[in-house]
Amino acid sequence: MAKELTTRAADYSQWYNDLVIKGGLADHSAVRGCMVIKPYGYALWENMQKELDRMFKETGHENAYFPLFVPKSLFEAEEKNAEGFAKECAIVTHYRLKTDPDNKSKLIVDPEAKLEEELIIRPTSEAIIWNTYKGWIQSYRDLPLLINQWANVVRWEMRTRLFLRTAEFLWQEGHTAHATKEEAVEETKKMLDVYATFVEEFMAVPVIKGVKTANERFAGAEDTYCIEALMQDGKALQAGTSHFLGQNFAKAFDVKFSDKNNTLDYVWATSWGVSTRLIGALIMAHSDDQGLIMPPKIAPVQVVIVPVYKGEESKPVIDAKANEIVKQLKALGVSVKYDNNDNSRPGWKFAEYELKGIPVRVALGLRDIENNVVEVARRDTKEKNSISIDGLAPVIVQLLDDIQQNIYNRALAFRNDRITEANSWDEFVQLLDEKGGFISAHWDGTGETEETIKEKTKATIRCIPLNNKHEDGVCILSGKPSTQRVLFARAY
RNA sequence: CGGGAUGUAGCGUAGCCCGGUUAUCGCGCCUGGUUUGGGACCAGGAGGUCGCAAGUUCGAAUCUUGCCAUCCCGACCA
Repeated sequence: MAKELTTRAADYSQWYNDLVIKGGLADHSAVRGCMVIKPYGYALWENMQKELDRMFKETGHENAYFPLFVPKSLFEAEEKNAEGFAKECAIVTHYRLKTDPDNKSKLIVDPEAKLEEELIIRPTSEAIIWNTYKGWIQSYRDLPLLINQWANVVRWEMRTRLFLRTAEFLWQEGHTAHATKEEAVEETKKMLDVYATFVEEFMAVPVIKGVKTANERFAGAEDTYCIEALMQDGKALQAGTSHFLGQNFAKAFDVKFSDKNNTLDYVWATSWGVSTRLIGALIMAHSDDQGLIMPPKIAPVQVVIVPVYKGEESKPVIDAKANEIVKQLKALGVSVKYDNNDNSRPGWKFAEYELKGIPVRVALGLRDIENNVVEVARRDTKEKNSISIDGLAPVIVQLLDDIQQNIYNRALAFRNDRITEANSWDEFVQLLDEKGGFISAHWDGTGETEETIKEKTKATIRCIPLNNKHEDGVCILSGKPSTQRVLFARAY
């Protein structure tokens, strides 16, 4: 009956899987590498979408929707991008099934129904979108073009993990076109800021903004900016990316505009995205051995009220009082669930809602009503307090705020404690193995050195932090001169 | 995609090596009752293509082969 959770110390990966499945966020499906997002997990995603969507619109973007299928000829137009994704594409080759003549209960692919041109299932939508933009953009008056789409994409991953890396996942992808390079770069950075703000303020996960090295850059981009977060096992996780695409896609898809002087030029592009992977980040940044811990600002349910009955006659009294509290909380915009299901007892509910990470639990029994109080328990610290029913709702609103702050501060302290400088190779390797987290070290700037470090240690350069301080030093591996430190980590 | 492991009711499992009645147990579920401040108790009951498919055999959860899915390690990956 008790849902036993693996502890983080015993097996971190298993702990994560347990939380996702037993916490009711998602399930495995019959399709390799694909998950079913369950209502509780999807409600979380919807709350994330709602805030992000609002932020995109505030920064001038509009939503649109482009097809799932990309004709192969379009897909291959931007060579670097196509090459980067080629190994993980799902491809549609036929458009019809027919009854197997040898077995009437089976269907087979109809060999007569082969497509003239294969369709690629989008691993990302640059190709189909830039092909479309060609028809939308003629003049500088059509710019900037600021479009976002919420969609699913497919990347045929060999090794998958719920939320962190699945063959199909949900995301948003912004695709913008601009008249000048400066404006496109500004857009790239602006959207990175939007992501950082969202992840820090709503998900309560601190991030480091930075730029990727050439090796780690998005295929087809000039620059890839990213936000990097740190998980409790000391591994880094890329939480979002924003790309400055230069004129690469404009040239590949021949998207030109005339400026005020009637001279033709290719437009400048950006693209940026975050995915359901963020849910994985959320889980691994905050949760504990008792279960999930949801940040109040995006929690599917912020408050749960559990009645503690004592005899039949107590039910109507408690229900009435609870419903009063529900009404007051709702009036202040708090999402609240009153669980008066009599099939499970209070203790069971307490454990269940802790597993699900609901930020605040209110327990209410006759004893409390006599004293005009309720028992309020916060998920992040498990602290319990008796609080007066008079003026309870505003107190809970404040508490939700405190919890949001507290889990952010906790994650921030953890993260900051795990950004360590290494000044020698031995120190670097030792830190990676014994402490984990981000290691700030000098690097000679070459792809070869980066590659060698990765081979030796599995650590990659997560990013070159924005506004990085410049200082002279020598590369941790090659000993060659370096002008700044970069952040290394083992990563998801 | 390579190596290893796993798959028996919603969940966790026994049985498998050494083939042989009606597939074990706990939780959950249903009915009734007693209960309710940290995963309640009593009584009765329902629930199974033993992952899927072929093969060996008089007989397969058990042996063989193929396939599917999951987990771990590796390669790969924005």
